[in-house]
Amino acid sequence: MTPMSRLHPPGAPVAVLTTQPLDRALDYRAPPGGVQDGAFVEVPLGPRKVLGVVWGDAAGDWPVEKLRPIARILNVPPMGEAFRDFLEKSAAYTLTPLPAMLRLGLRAPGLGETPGKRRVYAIGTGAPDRVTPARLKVIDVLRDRPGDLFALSELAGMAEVSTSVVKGLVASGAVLEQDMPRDADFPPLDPKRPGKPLAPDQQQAADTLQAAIASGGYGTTLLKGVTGSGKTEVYLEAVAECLSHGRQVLVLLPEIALTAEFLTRVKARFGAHPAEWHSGVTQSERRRCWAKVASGQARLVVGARSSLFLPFQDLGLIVVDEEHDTSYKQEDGVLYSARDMAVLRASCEGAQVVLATATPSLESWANAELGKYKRLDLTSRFGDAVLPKLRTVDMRDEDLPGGRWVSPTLKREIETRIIAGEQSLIFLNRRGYAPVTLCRACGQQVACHQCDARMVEHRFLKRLMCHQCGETAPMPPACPSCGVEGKLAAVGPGVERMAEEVTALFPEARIAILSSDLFGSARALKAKVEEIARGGADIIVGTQLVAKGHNFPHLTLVGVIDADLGLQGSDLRAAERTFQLMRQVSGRAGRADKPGEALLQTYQPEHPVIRAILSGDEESFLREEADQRRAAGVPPYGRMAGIVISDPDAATAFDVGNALARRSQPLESVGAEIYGPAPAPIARIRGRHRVRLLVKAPRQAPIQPALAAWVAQIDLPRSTRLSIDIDPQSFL
DNA sequence: AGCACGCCGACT
DNA sequence: GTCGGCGTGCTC
Repeated sequence: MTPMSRLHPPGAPVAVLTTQPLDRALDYRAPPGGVQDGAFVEVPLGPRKVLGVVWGDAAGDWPVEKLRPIARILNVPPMGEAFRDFLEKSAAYTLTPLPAMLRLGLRAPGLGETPGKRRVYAIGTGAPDRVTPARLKVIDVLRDRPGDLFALSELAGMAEVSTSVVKGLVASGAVLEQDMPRDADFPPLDPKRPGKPLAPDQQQAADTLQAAIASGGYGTTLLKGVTGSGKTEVYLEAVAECLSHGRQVLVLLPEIALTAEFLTRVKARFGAHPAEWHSGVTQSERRRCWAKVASGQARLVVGARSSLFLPFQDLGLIVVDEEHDTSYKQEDGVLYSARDMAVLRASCEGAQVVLATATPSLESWANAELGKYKRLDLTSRFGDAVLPKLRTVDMRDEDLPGGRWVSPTLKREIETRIIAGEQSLIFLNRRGYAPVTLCRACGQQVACHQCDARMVEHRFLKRLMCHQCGETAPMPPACPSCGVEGKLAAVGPGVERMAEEVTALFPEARIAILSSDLFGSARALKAKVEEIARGGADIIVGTQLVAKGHNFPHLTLVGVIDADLGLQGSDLRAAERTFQLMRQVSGRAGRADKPGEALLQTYQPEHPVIRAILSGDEESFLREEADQRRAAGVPPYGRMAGIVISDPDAATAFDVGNALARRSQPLESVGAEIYGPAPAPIARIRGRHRVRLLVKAPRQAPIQPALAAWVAQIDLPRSTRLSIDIDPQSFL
């Protein structure tokens, strides 16, 4: 429990939470003039000075005479009580040490520096006196992101050149060097501007959300609407309401590629761009965003999951768009679900949450059923468009040679669209050329030498890539296992191979590929998407990427190459994910005035999930899924935690796993069961062997303290790492 | 995370 | 004798 914010008199012992990897706060003396709880400070730690936040009274377990004084109070508004409360609760929930949690909230560059003198670099008007390859790289980076301001080392780093190249360009005027005076204010947003006219069901939903915001307290609403039903317009009305109450708003998006379109809509609605926070934002922009959020000047932030840890002064609304999206789960470092943390932060801040989606996650759906969340449904599709007609193509009846994946039925449908001047989308959720590279001489698959994952051939890059660790290697001329040359064969389809097949089938057609690894930047991707949307392609071959909210008005046919992909394996969420993905992808078709159609190629058309997708009866699918999960006692009707133990030595990792399994008492006492140890889904990543245990507990069990007591029984060898994932996404 | 301390092997 | 390798442990 966070104490009330208090002023500590000069010399008083206070606790200071730093971002150092300790497991608790350290005690210091308040500086002359005293210090307030939540103040951002600089403290001496050993020979260094580090950043920290004043965290209430001193623990008192360190001799008072050994306490060192706080060196300096930063010229930043103190961290609010609600935010401190959130950090403590999220640390306890995710079993993360509080300093690691604080580090997420201090990810602003140059926080300790006095504001003012920061040299930034942007595109200039002059032409370089001489054009060299290195100089071109710098210009490319700047052209790619007009209006962005870069720090010198950042710009040089992104262009992969030395800083002297940038300085050379400054001399000729091709690059502009500026001293950023102070962090400039964000332009004001005008919530009074009229929005788009709303349909009756949209208006009703908007009214309900506005009333919730006007109430001034916490609440969560699941806003469900099919693709094209205008969810964004509805929640923008909630944003307007919150802004006019003078409170701050955070809109979370699952994918950076979606921010550009959203920024345009915010500008159209409120007359200016909001603040932006994600990994693609430059350091100087990040600093500005953090500072202006802390001062309360930035009213609306659009961001990725890490923006949940910005120091809002008075947060009134968090929108989680595409709430079902699995990328909201942070899978390395601090493990958290941004959707759940958004709800937690809102409850600490007295804010409203809007979870917007066309295909709710089972967790959110169940919470709405239980009455913990309110639920609003948008039923009418915007304009004249209707949901696409869905049907399966039974692949057992199709006459298809080996190494081909486009069925004759699908081929005929595509032909029809090309003649009509309409677009078709071929969907396959597999990047690269082929998922498996097999040696026909020895039968071995080519695997990553650091991970137990297959190397995937990327023919565009002319390389093999490990989708686990990102390692790439040139295509080997001979089999790495047996050394025989010319026997390596690509097995199975990837998008690149699909594009090849489609090109062979339709040599006259214009074909575009959309896959995340084919675009260097979000802007390059956005340009491609816009070109396609204008009609710049007849056939689009794409991965998951196309499912995420891009609009293609000329698209009338979606062909799903392998609707069975997600159904394989024993992952409990496989059915849910397949359902969501198929729904999202098929929803791409027929957005404008032309009716759409979706064809699902499948070998098991009688599978309950496939039938549920076809029937369009989402509620009965969710109810069915919920019943099965309830019977199995798994989330959201039970609690789970995944424990991964990793070590360079496989036996050491297993020893630790077995020792934990044996000492099960702390978990048994809360009714939890332990499964494993077993090799983790990917048994080796970057040279570390991974062993996993799963813990399953009843819904109400106090699982976090039990887990903490359980792992505390074991002294880990120094080379061993242990991570606990509360509510894991995949539990194979 | 840094950074010092300290305990063993190859040199001036 | 002493320089320096990086395992171990501490920082209020």
